Amino acid sequence: METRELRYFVTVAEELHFGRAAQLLGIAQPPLSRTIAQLERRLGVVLLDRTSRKVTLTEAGTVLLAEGRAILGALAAAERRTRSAATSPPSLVLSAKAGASGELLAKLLDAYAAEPDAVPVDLLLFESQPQQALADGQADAALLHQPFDSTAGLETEVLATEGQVAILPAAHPLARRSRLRLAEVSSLPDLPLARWRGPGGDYPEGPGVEVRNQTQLFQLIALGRTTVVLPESSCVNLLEGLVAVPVTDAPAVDTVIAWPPHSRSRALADLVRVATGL
Amino acid sequence: METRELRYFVTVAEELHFGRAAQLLGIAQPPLSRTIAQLERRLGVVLLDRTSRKVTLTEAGTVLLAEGRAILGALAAAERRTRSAATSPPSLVLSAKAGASGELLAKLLDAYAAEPDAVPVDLLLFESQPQQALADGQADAALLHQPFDSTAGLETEVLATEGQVAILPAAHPLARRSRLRLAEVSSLPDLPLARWRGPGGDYPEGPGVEVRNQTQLFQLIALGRTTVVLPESSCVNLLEGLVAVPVTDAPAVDTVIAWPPHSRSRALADLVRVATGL
DNA sequence: GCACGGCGATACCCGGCCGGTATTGATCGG
DNA sequence: CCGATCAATACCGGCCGGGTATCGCCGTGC
Repeated sequence: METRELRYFVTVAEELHFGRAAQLLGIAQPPLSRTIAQLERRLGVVLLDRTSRKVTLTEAGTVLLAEGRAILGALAAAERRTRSAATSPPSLVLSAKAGASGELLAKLLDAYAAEPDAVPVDLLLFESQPQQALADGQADAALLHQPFDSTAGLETEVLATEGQVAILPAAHPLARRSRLRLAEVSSLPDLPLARWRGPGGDYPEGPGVEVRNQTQLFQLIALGRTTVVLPESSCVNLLEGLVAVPVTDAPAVDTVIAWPPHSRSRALADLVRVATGL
Repeated sequence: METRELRYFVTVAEELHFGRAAQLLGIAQPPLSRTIAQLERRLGVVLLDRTSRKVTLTEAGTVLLAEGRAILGALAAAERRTRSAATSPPSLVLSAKAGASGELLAKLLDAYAAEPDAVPVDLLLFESQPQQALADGQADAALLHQPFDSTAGLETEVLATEGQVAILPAAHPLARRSRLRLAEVSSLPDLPLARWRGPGGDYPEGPGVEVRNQTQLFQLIALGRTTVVLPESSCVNLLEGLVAVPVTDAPAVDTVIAWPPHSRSRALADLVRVATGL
């Protein structure tokens, strides 16, 4: 299976439309049709059911789409890592969520910088999905929060475990409680839980406002429009008018350091060692 | 980066010899040289230092070799999984080490077979490295032993934890002890620890006999030629003349069920759920 | 020290595949 | 029943991947 074939197939499978896919790929439609047909012939498998009006994925096509996306990501990552291994003096890129794990991150960077063979560490802060930067080779390591972030295909070490708290407007009746249960916060008709953007950039269905970042979120909570359940450490500096109440039965959140397998540079190994020793 | 280029590069990087690599690839040497040169030009990176007498990997080449191996494995796995998704009725292939986790395996298979939507489960038993079968798509899940087997790039759930025991000939002085420390068994001049075959099919350096499988190993121990430290469950039916003594400070061994990321079939999810519930 | 041999690079040619344009054929909507 | 839409087919041209022949470099052995 050639990369070109895979790239073509993934594009068609995502668009479910040969014409648009060809346009995205910058080629004409006939060679695209032909390449997909050739791929199917070589695999001995039908990947797409096409009528002249609609294209749908077969079972096998669904499998290849998922695998193919991962492989294309891995290819991009391999190129990037190869290039950076050749050109720059060694350095590390650490990916994390903006606003999360602040203190841990600071301690980690300080402790690592004190290492004898420390290399410069660049930070890459995302609103969400910091593990994407690992998959496509932009970053060498990431701080993730289990079970929120997917660690599929990564090696991980747990750095810290913490409980979760509900963030409520100070005026809300529940804000005076010393602890809450998940069922109590998740079913407030006046304060529906906020909805975060999912992996595809879309929001899950349901009530509650759509939220993009923490600043926006806290403001909306202060305005009494929503509420949220977060790891304790995410709210060290709480806005006035907001209250954090522990949610006793919310799942514990593990902060983990994650890195791609097969990636075993000296610098990364040092960083992981320092992190686990914190 | 095309798969052809990657396949060529990985072969050259493993052989460190253009002529042999070309022969392995079934092409002539000049097109191979040209393709590698073209890959280097496109990446803007020197991958191999070559004199007319010796070929060596650069730093960047080492990175690309590791990444490339993984990607080629993923490609093979994707093909295999795509094909099997199309042809056969759904079934699961479970990979494990022959002779290990016997009881757990039996319980798992029984419990899964009792599931309402259970599909047939095929077993793939290896002497070692059962996770290889996951990497190249031969298996859907594997039973692994941490920290012995590499779970890099896999999703895992811990199923059981157990201590380790030393297997000694009954006649040996240490065999009468009720427990041992790692240092005591690892430095016996008369009974050096056996050496297992490593990932590349080669043996680590050192004294001690080279061992390929458990039958052979137990026989050699009975003959007083070697000894070994193993998880408790690996020796339920011990040969006469052999004694198992707990090694108190040996690291605990986790039996985990592992599966490739992105692989989320209903059947696999059921199997994992059943396994963790055992 | 020189000749030989091994090995990667270069030069050059050929055929197949990749991509383009033009057209067909099938299907759904009005 | 007609037209619009969209994938498949037909056919052509240029590039690229593979082959053979040869060169140039370097280490080895007489």
